[in-house]
Amino acid sequence: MTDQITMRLSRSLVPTLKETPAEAQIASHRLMLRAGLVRQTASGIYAWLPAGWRVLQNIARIVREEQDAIGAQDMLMPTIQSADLWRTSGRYDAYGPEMLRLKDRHERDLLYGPTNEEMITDIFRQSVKSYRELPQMLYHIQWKFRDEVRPRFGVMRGREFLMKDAYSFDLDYAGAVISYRKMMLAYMRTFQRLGVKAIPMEAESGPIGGNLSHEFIILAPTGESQVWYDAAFESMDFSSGRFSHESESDLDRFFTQMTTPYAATDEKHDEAAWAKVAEKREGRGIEVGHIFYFGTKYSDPMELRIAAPDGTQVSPHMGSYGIGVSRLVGALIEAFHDDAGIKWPDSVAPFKAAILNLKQGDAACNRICEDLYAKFAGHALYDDREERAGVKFNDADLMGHPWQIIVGPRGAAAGTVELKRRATGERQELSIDAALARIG
RNA sequence: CGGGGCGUGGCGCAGCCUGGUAGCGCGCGUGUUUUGGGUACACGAGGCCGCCGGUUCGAGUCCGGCCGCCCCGACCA
Repeated sequence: MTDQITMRLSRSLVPTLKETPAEAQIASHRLMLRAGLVRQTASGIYAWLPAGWRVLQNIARIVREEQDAIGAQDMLMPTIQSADLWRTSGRYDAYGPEMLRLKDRHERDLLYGPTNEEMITDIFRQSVKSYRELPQMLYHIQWKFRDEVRPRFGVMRGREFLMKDAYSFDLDYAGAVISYRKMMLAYMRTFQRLGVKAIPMEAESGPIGGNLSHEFIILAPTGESQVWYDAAFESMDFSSGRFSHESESDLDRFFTQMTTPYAATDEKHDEAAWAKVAEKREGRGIEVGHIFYFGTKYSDPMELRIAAPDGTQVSPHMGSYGIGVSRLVGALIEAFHDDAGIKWPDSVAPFKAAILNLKQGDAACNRICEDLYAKFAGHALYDDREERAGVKFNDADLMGHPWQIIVGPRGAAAGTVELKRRATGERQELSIDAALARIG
């Protein structure tokens, strides 16, 4: 997404910190601050610096591609909404202090949207009139605001956050179930591409009932809640092709596979059912997504009516599907880090590789680094600072680039570089071409 | 929202109890040094001590109010 931009560290705003700012408690928050990804501008509100912004965009790109793949339509709704719209569903009064309420110069009530069900329902009803136009799924990736009483954990529980919200419209319950399953498939593919193990766990479905509400939990040792699950989840593969979102029987097979093995957070944990699980796994988890079917909760009161095949007017069955995009940045770091810093999965890393020039000014080192830098065309960060080798090693480990290409005078003379894989710590001495080939 | 705590150069902190010329480490600048895991030395720049008011000859320090931020809990994507 940011392919054209190249970066030389000496002239980049990537302010790494040797010491941890006092406010940061958990690992991801500390590391995001130390690696120069974000800066807090107010309680629970963050500015995304260049490297952090690249990560956020990488995650958003993958989310978007998988939403598109199941036929959801990308759009963008505003952050500021009118209170009147929310009065039509009754939620303006129901929502409570988490909703940030504003007034414009004419004293009209506005709000900074915490979610968009009312808005999408309103937009949809203005132009969709017939069952022939269903089903449809729409989504957007937008900043939202919830005035949390107590923001914490950095970006994982901020007040302003980037969220993917999708909404489905179907003629009836049976159709809504298909949309729901498609979305679950898209989610599993999304998390797989992000490099994490995510498990759908049944969640409170509210007054609607049924089993159509799932939370997606990423496994991370420092997660916020305790989770119990069947080891069967560990070997599942959702690469496209294994299940078609266009085949009802595939979706059925997929949904059964996802929801049959045991998986629960502490809220829904059932000791009796757990006792029957053959291969038990326990761990900590972070919720990064939530999908649910809510029927006609909005279409009814907001009078979204559609002509059914028999000519009657019916309220479409809806569902909504969220992924916490900015929260995922923190969650991924919780899942992938060590004492030295972040260990980005390849798919979301701000840069594929860092080029470490261990002897700035040395003719051979400079030449090799410049050459590599040009060849990466935007995918590598070149540490061209006048710093000691140790500083560069430490910062590279901190920032978590999947690969480090270490260029020092020793190897330069022989035409070799050292390639380090951040995730495993494995290093090897290679020719420049071999190193490039290895990184791909 | 209940409970606790903190605001002092960019970052981490001391100083406040017991008022008297604002300090330390890191970072930053210059020079020398070092040259494959945060090198060493020297010199230097940088602070309305969160804000407003009060007490006092004198306030970073004492008193009052306000603002901001963090932690535990309840709550939450």
